[in-house]
Amino acid sequence: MEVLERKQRTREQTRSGIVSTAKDIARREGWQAVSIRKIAEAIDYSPPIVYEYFDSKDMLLDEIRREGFRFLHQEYERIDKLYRDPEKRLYEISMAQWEFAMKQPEMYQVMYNLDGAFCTIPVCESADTQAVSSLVQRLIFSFIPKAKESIHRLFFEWWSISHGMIALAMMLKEQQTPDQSRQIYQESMRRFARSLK
Amino acid sequence: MEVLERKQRTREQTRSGIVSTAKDIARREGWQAVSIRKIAEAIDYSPPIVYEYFDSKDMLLDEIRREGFRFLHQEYERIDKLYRDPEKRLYEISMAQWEFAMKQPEMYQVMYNLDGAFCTIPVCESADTQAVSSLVQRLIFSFIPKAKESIHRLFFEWWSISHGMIALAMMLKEQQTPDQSRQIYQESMRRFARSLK
DNA sequence: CCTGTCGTTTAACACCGTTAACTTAGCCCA
DNA sequence: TGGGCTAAGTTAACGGTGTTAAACGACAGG
Repeated sequence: MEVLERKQRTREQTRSGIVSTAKDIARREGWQAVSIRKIAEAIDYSPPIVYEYFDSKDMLLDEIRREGFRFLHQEYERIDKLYRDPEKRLYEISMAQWEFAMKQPEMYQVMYNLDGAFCTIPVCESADTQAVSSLVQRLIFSFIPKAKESIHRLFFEWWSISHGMIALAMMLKEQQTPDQSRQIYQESMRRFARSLK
Repeated sequence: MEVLERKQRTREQTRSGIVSTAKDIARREGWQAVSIRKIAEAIDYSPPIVYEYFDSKDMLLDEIRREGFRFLHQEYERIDKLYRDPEKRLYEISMAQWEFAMKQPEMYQVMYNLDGAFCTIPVCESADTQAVSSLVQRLIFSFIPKAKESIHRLFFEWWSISHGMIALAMMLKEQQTPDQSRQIYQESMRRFARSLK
């Protein structure tokens, strides 16, 4: 029994070792440099072992991506409980998204198939992505109780501004300092949240 | 002499054949499916021939990307001559960007390293990209004559909204019809242009 | 006829994702 | 103790990738 438990535990350790090794390589060398063979070597196993934990490289990337959306969801829920003013909530959620993208760019890249990260599994079919979407949509609804259609529209606008600025800030990080980008982002998101009142 | 000229001409034909074959494959199967060998087979040559025209796959992608920015630049100049009202100009330029991304998604993908397209050469160092940027910045300046810093900021905002909506519309094309996305884009860009007055 | 150049191909290197087949170690039971 | 079974992990292979060195063939000039 306890033997089986220990086995179970080390299995999970190996699994998360694969995930964190993949992220490590991606962070240092970019997603195009992440290979099953390199991951296997880093965790001191032969390549086929990786397939005992993930059906394919695609599935591994999808797992990492879902982990990213799960993290965001938790952050958003934390913020939702922390503040009462919807405007403040939306602003803080926007800033959490920015912070996340800047601190874990390799995560953001795999979530949106950016810069060499490529996962063929559709992003929006995952429950974790849906959870994030509907949380933000509920938040928008909470201070603009309009029809579903309008809410969806506002959500798409919010998501576009946020994602657009993050993606471009990453692209332009040599031409425009993170501070500059951050300031523009900050003000834009504040303006958007204010405009909803 | 004329022999050399003819040779030159067929050389350019082969070169553009490589480029258009790459785009063809990318359009049909995605950028991750574009390989030197596949291109070579399509133009009835052996793989090393491709290297007589492009130093590397990276350079080939960069060429295609620059072609994209060159096309946009031409479109923007055409629009600039066509209309006198800055607000109308900016709106039409925005719509041209949308139309371009929807009609040639494989171009837009390689320009922004989206969905499996990956070119390591920095986007913003190319003269063609700079030309597009400064054209739009001049346009913004033309009806908001502010300091360089402010213009740059407004340009970044415009670019972010446009790119964000295009990227997300591509990603969500199963959940949100192109018509819906287009309408939101249209109204957002109109609002942005109006807000500058 | 020999030589050299030019356009092109073949063959190779080192990598990739993925899978079938093999080995090896540990354990149960006769 | 020995034999067979199971599970874990490896090796080796397949077909693919970008890239390059070497070889090949045709054609021109001396």
